[in-house]
Amino acid sequence: MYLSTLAELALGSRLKALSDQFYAAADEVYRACGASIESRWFPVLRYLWGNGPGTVGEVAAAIGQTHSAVSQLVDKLDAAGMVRRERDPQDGRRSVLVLTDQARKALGALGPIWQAIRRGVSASLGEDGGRLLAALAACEEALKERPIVPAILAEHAALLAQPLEIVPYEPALAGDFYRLNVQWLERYFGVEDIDRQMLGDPERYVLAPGGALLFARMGGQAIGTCALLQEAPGVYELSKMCVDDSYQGLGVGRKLLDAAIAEFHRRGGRELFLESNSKLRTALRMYEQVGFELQPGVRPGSHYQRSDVYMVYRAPAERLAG
Amino acid sequence: MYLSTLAELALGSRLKALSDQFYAAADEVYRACGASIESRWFPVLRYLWGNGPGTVGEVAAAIGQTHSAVSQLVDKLDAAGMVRRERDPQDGRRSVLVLTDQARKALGALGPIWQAIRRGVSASLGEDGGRLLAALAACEEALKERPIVPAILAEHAALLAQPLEIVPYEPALAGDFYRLNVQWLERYFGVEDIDRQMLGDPERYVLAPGGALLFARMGGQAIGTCALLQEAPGVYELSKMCVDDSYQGLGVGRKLLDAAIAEFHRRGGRELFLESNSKLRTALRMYEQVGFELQPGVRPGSHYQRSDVYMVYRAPAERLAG
DNA sequence: GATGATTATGTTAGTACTTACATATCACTT
DNA sequence: AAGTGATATGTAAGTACTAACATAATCATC
Repeated sequence: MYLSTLAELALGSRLKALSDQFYAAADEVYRACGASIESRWFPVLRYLWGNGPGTVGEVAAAIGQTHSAVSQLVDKLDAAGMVRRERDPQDGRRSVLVLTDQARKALGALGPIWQAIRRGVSASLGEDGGRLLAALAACEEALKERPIVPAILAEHAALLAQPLEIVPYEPALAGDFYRLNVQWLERYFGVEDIDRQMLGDPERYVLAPGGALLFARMGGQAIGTCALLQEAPGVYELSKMCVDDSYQGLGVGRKLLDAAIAEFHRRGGRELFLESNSKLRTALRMYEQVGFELQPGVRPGSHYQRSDVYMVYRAPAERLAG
Repeated sequence: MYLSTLAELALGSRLKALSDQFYAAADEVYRACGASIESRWFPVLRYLWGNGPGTVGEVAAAIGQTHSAVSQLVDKLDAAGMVRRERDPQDGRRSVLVLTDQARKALGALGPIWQAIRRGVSASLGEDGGRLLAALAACEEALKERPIVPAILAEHAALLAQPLEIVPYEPALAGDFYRLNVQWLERYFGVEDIDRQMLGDPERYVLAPGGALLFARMGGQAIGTCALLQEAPGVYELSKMCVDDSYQGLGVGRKLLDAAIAEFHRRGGRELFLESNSKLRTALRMYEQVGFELQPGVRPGSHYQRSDVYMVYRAPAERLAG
C-alpha cells in the first residue's frame, strides 16, 4: 500500500480508515444478529450500563469525546428510546443520563455478540490484534505525556538551525554520491547505464578527468551533491545535482549550485553548460536565477536520453557587458 | 482510560480519536510554520508529487479512499490553486490530476516540515510509534486476508451452539472458583481478607460446613459460579455468585441462581438470604425476579464491608399465601 | 446577597467523509 | 453501427463528528 511508505506522515489517514472498518464491521454484525443498536452508540451505552447513570460531561470524558458529541448522541439515543435525560436535583446544570428498561434489555441480550466480536477480532487479526491494542494504549499514553506538536516544532527548529556546509569530495562520500543520485533518478526517470558507471566510481569518472565533486552536509550527513565534469580543457558540465528528498526546500540545491559555479570560476573555466529535463521546473528556474541561459534544441552529441533542455552559463558580468 | 478496558470492542472509537489527534497536530504544525496546506490534502498531494499526474481512481486506490472523496478533495485543491483537472486524451472518462506550479513550489518548501513531523512523531511516541506502525500494517494486511465480519458471525454461531451446563463442585474446579471471583471482585470492589480465605479453600469453607458449590460450564470451561453457604442448620446464604466478564449476557447468572434455589429446596432449607451492594443493579433486579425481597438495613452481624443490601428469599408459594 | 468567574450543557455551523445514484465514455459483440 | 456491460467520474444526501458560541446554573468572594 502506498500510504505505508509514508510512515509517520500518513498515520492519520490510515488510522481513520482502520477505524471506519471496525465501525462498519460492528454495524454489519449488529444488523446480521438483528440487534437494534448502532456501533457509534456503543461507548455511551456500555459506559452507562457498566457504571450506572452519569452526566454528559462524565460520559464524554470517559469515552474521550467532546461533550457536544455526547449531547448529540444522546438526542438520538433518546429518540430511539434507549436513554432518558434527567435533571440532577443537586446541580441543575447537569443532565443525568439514565438507560431505559428497553436499553437494559437490549444490552443484556448483546452479551454474546460482544463476546463474539472480541473473539472474531482476535481470530482475524491474530497476534497483531494484541499488538495493535498494546501499541494503541502506549501511544495514547505517550501523547498525553509528550504532546506531539511541540516535539515536531522543536525538531523543525533544530533542522533549520543545523549548519549546512558544502564540502569537497573525500573517499568516504563515494557511497553517498551513489545513494543520493539513484534515489533522485528513480523518482523522476530511471537509471541509465551511463549513470551507474559514473555513480559507482566518481574518482575515475569525475575527478580523474579534471572535474570536481561537491557535497552538502548537515548534521554530519551528506544530504546533497553536485558534480562539475571537465569535458574538454576549460569546458565544464554541471551534472549530478540532487538533494535528499527529506531535505528539499531548505535551499540546499541553491548553495550547491553557487559553490559549483564558484569552483568553475576558481579554475578559470571557459565554458559551463548543463543538460536537464523540462519536467524539472523548479530546478530549471533555479538555473536561470544563477545565470544559465536556455539554448534552443539539445546539445550536440548529448549522452543522456532524458535530457531535452540545454543551458549555458553566462557570468553576470558578461551579461551586463553583452 | 475507560475505553481501553473494553479492548477489542472500542477499537473504532480509539483509532478515530488517535487519527484526529494526528490530523489536528499536522494542521497546527502547518499553521505554525506558515504553510498554506491542510493535513487532509497530504495524501493526494504527496502522491501526485511523488508519482506524477494521476487519475482520480488511481489516486483513490493508492491512498485508500473512495473515488468520490478524492473527487471532492480535488474540488477544494482546485479552488486553492493546487491541482488542475485535465481530460485524458486517450480516455475521455478519466480526469487527470496535475499539480500546479504553485503546488510544486509549496510542496518543495514542505520538505523540512515533513522531516520534522517524522522525527517529532518518533520522538513523542518513542518505540511505541514503530510498534504502532508495524501493528497497523499487519492489521491492514490481516483484514484483507481474513475479513472480520464472517469471523465474528462464526464465533457468534459457535457461542450460541455451545450447551451451557450447571455442574456441582469437583476438586478440578477449585482454581476456577478463585479466578472467577477475584476477577469480579477486583472489577467492582476489592478483595477482602475474608474473601481470599474462602476462595482459596472452598472444600473447607463452603462444603465442609454443609454448603453447596455450583459451576456454569460452557465448552468445557468454567465461566461462572455460585455458592450456597450453610450458616446454621437450614439457614443458607447465597454468595460468591459471578460470571466471567466475557460471558455476560448469556443468561448464565440466571441459570446459576435457579440451580442454587433448586438446591436450597432439595435440601429442605428453611431460610435463604443474600448480601449484596446497591451498585449491582442488574444483579439486584435478577434477585428480585426469582423471589428475593429487599430488607431494610443490613443483616445483623454481616461480615462484608461492601454489602449495603440485604435480601431474603421467599418462595413463590409463600408469597402467594402471604 | 450582589458580582464575576467557572462549569455543564445545548445549539449552530461547518468539515470530511460515506453511500447511492447519475452521467459519460470505452470495449466488445453481433 | 447499434447495443450492452464495465469503468471512471461527478453529484447529492446523509452521518459523525468538531469548534465556537449561547445559555443556564453554581461557586467564591467580598
